[in-house]
Amino acid sequence: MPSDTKDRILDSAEILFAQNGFSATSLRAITDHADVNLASVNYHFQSKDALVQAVLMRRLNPVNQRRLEMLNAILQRFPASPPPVEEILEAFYRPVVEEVMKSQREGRPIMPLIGRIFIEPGELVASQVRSLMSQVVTAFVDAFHLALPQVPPAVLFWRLQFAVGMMSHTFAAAPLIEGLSRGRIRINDTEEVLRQLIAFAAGGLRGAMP
Amino acid sequence: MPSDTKDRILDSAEILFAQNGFSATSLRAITDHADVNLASVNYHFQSKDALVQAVLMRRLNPVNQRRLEMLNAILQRFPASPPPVEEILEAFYRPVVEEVMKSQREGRPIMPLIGRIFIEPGELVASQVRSLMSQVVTAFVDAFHLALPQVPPAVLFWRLQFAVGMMSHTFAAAPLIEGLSRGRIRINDTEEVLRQLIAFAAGGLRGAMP
DNA sequence: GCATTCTTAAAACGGACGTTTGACTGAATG
DNA sequence: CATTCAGTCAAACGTCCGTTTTAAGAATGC
Repeated sequence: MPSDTKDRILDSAEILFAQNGFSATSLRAITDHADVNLASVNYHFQSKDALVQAVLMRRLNPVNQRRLEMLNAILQRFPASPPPVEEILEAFYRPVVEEVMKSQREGRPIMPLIGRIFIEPGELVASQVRSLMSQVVTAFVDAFHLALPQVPPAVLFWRLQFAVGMMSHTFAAAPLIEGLSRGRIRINDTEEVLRQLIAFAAGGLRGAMP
Repeated sequence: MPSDTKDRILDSAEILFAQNGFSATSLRAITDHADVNLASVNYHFQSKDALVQAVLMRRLNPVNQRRLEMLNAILQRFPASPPPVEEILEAFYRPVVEEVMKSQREGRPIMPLIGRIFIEPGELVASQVRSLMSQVVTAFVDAFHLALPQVPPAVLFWRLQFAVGMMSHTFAAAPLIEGLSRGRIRINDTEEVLRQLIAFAAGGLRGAMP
């Protein structure tokens, strides 16, 4: 447990945002959970909105950086031939899944938070996510174009969004999905989740053109 | 003659819930938009939570009924041979996409609402969705098992959830997606959306076993 | 026509919200 | 030693929240 007030606020805010959403989580609930004074939120961050942005940035920036690193490593290994679709998908999925599962194990269940960021209403979160994701989207659409040159870029863009939605929904609705499955599946094994995601998305990306 | 106050509340609540989410939408915003008295919400419905449930039920019940009708029609046309995956997927997707696009055309943009219901935090919405979806999930997993007998039921369940997430995310993050695509795709054509969804999901369902 | 039920209206309830204030701390600076 | 200054704290600010109350109107049954 960190002793710095700013980090304690970020940690508690992350947990409570994941559990209850952004607008349903009050600053008082956060400061109670973090055991800090209420006014320290507006001292270290300027407002609740800025706190939301800080929570998102702290998680998304390292993940997206890792995604681009893995993607570049793949592209360098295939300088002249189409890179395998499955490897590109792993570069896209693994950094997120590992980050989520790691937090889960550490008692910080941020799974629904990661699942919800694309869907959160309000222009504040949307513009934040847009600026954080545009580089990643461009890089992966380009990579899929190398892997599947016969698929038009517009269709590849559709399919990348579907690949995002698969993961987003799996994390955000994890308790609901596990309940509906009546014990058939569990969403807590990094490699199993990655296998299922990659197998489905690879099939979808290669699917017959509509 | 039943009063139209109740329906006006439902219509306005639906629009504002879709725009701003459930907890960020106040009853005063709803009654102002509907041009009715504030107290009429607690008169016709008992609470805000009950209003949320009523809004969800009014939309989801007809859609899920239509899904099961279309699925049964397909299964009756293939009594002895595996039904085509694409037709099952159309039975799953078309009722939702048509409902959403129809509302969109009528000036009632409920797209983000439909996309967000699986992801909304809080046990109230979750239990509501669970009871509304369990019959549909069971019926479609069974149908996919007929269409793809070589795929284990647990994997089919994973893949049905991925199919849900694709659509969910497409609707909930539609403005974000259209922005990130920089004009490459638009999410307003029923048949185009259905083609893209079905093509990707069919490829994914048929994908190599992980 | 009167009585009863259903529906709307304005106003207020207590509480929770995000934010601001002003006093106070304790270590660092010169 | 006096001063500064980032940080913490309790308290209060005005606003908005979901809900309730009280009363007046509209509809319905006899």
